[in-house]
Amino acid sequence: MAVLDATGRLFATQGYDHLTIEGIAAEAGVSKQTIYRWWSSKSAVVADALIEDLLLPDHPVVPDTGDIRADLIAWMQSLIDLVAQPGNDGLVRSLVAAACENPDIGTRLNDALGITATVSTRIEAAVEAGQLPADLPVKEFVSALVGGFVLPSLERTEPAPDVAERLVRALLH
Amino acid sequence: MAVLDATGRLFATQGYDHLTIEGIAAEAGVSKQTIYRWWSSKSAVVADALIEDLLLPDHPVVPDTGDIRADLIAWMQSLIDLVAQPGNDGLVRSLVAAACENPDIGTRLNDALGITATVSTRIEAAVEAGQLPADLPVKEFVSALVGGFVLPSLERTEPAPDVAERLVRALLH
Amino acid sequence: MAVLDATGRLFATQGYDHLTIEGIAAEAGVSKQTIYRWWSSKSAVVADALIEDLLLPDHPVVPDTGDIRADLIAWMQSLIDLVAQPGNDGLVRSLVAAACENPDIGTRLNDALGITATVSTRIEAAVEAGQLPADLPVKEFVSALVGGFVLPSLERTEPAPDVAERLVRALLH
Amino acid sequence: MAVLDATGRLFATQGYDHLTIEGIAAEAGVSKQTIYRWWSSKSAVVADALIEDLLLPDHPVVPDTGDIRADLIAWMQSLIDLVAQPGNDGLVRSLVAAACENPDIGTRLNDALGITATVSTRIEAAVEAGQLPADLPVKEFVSALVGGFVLPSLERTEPAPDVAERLVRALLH
DNA sequence: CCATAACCGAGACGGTACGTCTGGTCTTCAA
DNA sequence: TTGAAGACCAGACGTACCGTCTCGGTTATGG
Repeated sequence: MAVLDATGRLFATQGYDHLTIEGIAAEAGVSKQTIYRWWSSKSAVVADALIEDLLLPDHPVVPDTGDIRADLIAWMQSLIDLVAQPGNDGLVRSLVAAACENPDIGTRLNDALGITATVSTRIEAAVEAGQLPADLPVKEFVSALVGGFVLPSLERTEPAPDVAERLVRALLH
Repeated sequence: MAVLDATGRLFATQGYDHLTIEGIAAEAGVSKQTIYRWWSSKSAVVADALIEDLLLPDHPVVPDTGDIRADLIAWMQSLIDLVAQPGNDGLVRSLVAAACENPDIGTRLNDALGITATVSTRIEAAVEAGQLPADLPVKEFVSALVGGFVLPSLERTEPAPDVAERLVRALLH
Repeated sequence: MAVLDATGRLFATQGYDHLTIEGIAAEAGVSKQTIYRWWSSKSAVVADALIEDLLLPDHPVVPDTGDIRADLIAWMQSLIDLVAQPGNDGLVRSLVAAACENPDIGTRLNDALGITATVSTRIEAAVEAGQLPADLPVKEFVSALVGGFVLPSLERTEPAPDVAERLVRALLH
Repeated sequence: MAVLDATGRLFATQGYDHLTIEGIAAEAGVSKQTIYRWWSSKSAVVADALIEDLLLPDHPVVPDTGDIRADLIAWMQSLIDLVAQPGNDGLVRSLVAAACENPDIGTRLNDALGITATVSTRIEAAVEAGQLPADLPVKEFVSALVGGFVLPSLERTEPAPDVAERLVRALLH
């Protein structure tokens, strides 16, 4: 759909708050009414664009070297590098802002950051391999890991160079 | 200041997105210009109200029984109970939304949730007491703990009854 | 045609300005396209409904007592009484508004008010009977008579009780 | 007021139906809200513009040669010439359409066409001079005269060259 | 002790975007 | 082949707030 494409394009350049229905309609060459016919609100459009994977650049994959700690650090570092690239600085904040407005986006936020497909499975593998405790609550572990990455990014402070390593060490001590 | 009081009142009832400068001005019995004279934007007003502790009900204190794990679970549970109360359901989301807009709010978000004053010190105490590893990155640990609480709340799903215990276990395994 | 029936029904209840093609289509149980296939615009539909005599209640007939003055007064009075009935108050205004948009309606407005069929012939008869001057411009006379009735009705003022008599006297002095 | 000026300008070029609040606002260099603050609808703006005499070019004056019939014919002819000028063709229709929507405009329509100030007084003078019957209902006479001019103009037919003379003759026979 | 400034409330202003409504065109599909 | 259904682009509607900008009317201070 041209609407979702346009949404993705504008989301990348302007961020979530400056996204407007009228802007999307103009960018997509579509009338406002067409958008309102199919979506109930700005956040619903964004949620669909998120599902179609049009909002984010390619998300990094968790490597699998056998060393779960090193793998997580590497993955987290590539996440940090990704949002550190110019043009991506407001990306996480925009996503979180969208999630605050729309439960669907919240639900998909984890998926959108590529977690289910990559991190959870890697961690479950590590649990089965005996590298992590057998009773580790994986879902909560992942929430904490991602939350530990997202929360500080709301402060817009330059992250310390070793923050990936420190964050993983905070969780795997 | 009447403005900050009004902001706190409206924030509680309407959430951050439905907060308007005009609404605050009317609620406070003040003219818009007066608000713009002292604050640069809606988010700046909210940031100040946050500092003055007018946005949140009393935050729970971390108990100190000597058992860091039990203490954290108890604290996390009381946090969960707090936002589960009727009228408080959008509170965390509103705060996060505000933080997305304003770096100051982001910076103070941790403080606002009472963390520095209570959790960090408790954890540092546990580190010194040898209950936690000496090289634990406390800041990142706290981020992960709070992030693990905040992130799922964006999904608006009823939290599992034992989520506090599971979250702490994910971090202290 | 169900369309013209529906138009007549809606015209009576809502007046011309609040008439919409979509409303007519819905009322007639017909699709918009069907209307546009057969008529070029809203005013064309109304023009046809006017021709089919579906817009107006029965128009009064000019009596023929031999006294042209008394006949015109009686006829004018019955016209006034007609539009004074509840539900008919906006009728003349609606017709005039439609005539402003569509020349066809303008052309038929005179006919619609029953003039050609009744007044003109009655007046011509009076001319031939010597009751009115032989060189009386009948068409203009009728325009003035009807115009003298229509124009004041745009003001929505309660007409004076003897306005019929006065108007005829203004023309036949 | 810039709004009324702009209204007059657009009314002349586009006619009443194509007048839009947004168009007026843009033409006047004013925000829509400013218009809505002071007027309740498009027709209210037009009514005010009409009062301020911004909608119509200069209206002709009734000459006073002593011969009431010749004077009325001359005046009526100049009215006809006025609306026959290019650019003025929809003027009467637009005014009538506006009057259909708004009682105020209807009330002022007579004044707007310059009648009170010119025709009525001239006719009253003629009555006093004995040129017209003493009991002539002046108001109705003027309505019929103007109505006889307005009604045919809704048909958009080229008026006959001697229509002024014929119309006056229809009234003064 | 009063002039003068700082600050206030009120609210109009030019704007942007909202979400709705209707106009007129176009395509699909069942009868 | 018609017509009901309804999606589509376009654009005006009237509303809500934005952030800026006068306006007078208090305080309240300091020359």
